[in-house]
Amino acid sequence: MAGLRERKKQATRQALGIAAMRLAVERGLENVLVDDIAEAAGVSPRTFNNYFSSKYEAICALAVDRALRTGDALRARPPAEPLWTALHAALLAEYRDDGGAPDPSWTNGVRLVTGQPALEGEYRKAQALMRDALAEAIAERLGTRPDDMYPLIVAGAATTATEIATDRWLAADPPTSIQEHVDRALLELALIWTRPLQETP
Amino acid sequence: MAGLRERKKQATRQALGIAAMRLAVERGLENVLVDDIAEAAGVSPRTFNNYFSSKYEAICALAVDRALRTGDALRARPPAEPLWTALHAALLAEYRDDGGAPDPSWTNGVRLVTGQPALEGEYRKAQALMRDALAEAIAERLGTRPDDMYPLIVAGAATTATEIATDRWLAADPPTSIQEHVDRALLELALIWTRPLQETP
DNA sequence: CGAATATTTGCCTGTCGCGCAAGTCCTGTT
DNA sequence: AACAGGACTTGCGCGACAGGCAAATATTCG
Repeated sequence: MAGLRERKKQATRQALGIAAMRLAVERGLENVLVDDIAEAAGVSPRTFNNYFSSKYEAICALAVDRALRTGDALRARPPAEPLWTALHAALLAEYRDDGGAPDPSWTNGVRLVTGQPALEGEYRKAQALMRDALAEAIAERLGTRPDDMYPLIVAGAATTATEIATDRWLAADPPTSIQEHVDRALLELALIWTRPLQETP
Repeated sequence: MAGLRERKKQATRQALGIAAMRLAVERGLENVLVDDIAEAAGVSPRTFNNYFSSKYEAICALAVDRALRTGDALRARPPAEPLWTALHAALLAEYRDDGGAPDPSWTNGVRLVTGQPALEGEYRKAQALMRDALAEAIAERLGTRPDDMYPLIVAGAATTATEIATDRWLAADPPTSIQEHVDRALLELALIWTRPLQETP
């Protein structure tokens, strides 16, 4: 198991990330200082910068963790499972908990991250990380050669599809569960994949 | 035609972007101050921030312009042309000039942007912009409905392919022309598109 | 327990982003 | 051609920030 030192570091990192997100949602992005985040997480301001190099990075730490978990989720699927089934399951696993009503604090977090221009860079980094994590897991699963683009292309398409699903979910009125949108977008993706690239549909 | 005011603004923006890139390549990213960039472009430091909100954004301004040009290049292709042909041409158009030997200053610029962690956020933003610009042009060309994911998915795949091509080009030893890599990656993409998603290859 | 190693913290400095107000330069009108 | 109105630039100033450095504190391992 991981030593105490490592677990404490993870806990601090998580506390900082959660505090950053919560404060930013509550007060608005520009009304949160690094010092506030550090205080809320119970560490010194200087320590904040040992973990994150900006408050934007801290706010998006949750998205980064989610990206990595999604890669792991794909790896955890049975190796014999067809790729598409495994991808589908891995991408939906993240939202498995919220049965019907979406958690409003989560909703607001997503709205913040996707809506604030100052966060776009960090958000895109997290998205790219998810794509790469998925691609690596796909490559392992398929045993493709390192220079085969297939894993990255598929992972990219899947990531884009969940991005679209998120947009639609945020825009949905009345609000519905996000799984529904992700599921739907992935189905559309499967259909799109069968469309040829050459011609108009 | 555009008024003098507008043209001056474009010129200043470009001068700042070019100066930022050149200085960063010459001295290293962290040895360039905003003041240096402003001075090299012949404007006051305060004016710098009227155009860009960080030096990283200024450095990536060239990539942003390139992304927009690529979208325009696709729009400029004959409407009757098959999508794939038009995409191929639009993506290669950007590099049409450097015939054989890659311009070392451009190479170093790309190496900087893709290699420096501090620039990743801005770089990803530029990539996303290219994807979206391409997607919009594709949607216009095909006349798809606004909620059809097809344009975004295809644009994303094409963008990822050029990203891979760039990586390979930077790694290529001995150096070769980048068109070759882009061309090759796009061909691979066309092949990949015909692979089913369900099974191992 | 004690040495070796990692992490936290306080202090400090150079840099930054931007609000504000004054100055300067375009533009369209008369 | 002059002028009024609006847009862009510039200097000043302030709050915030990122990270180097070294001392203090905590964890690990022999």
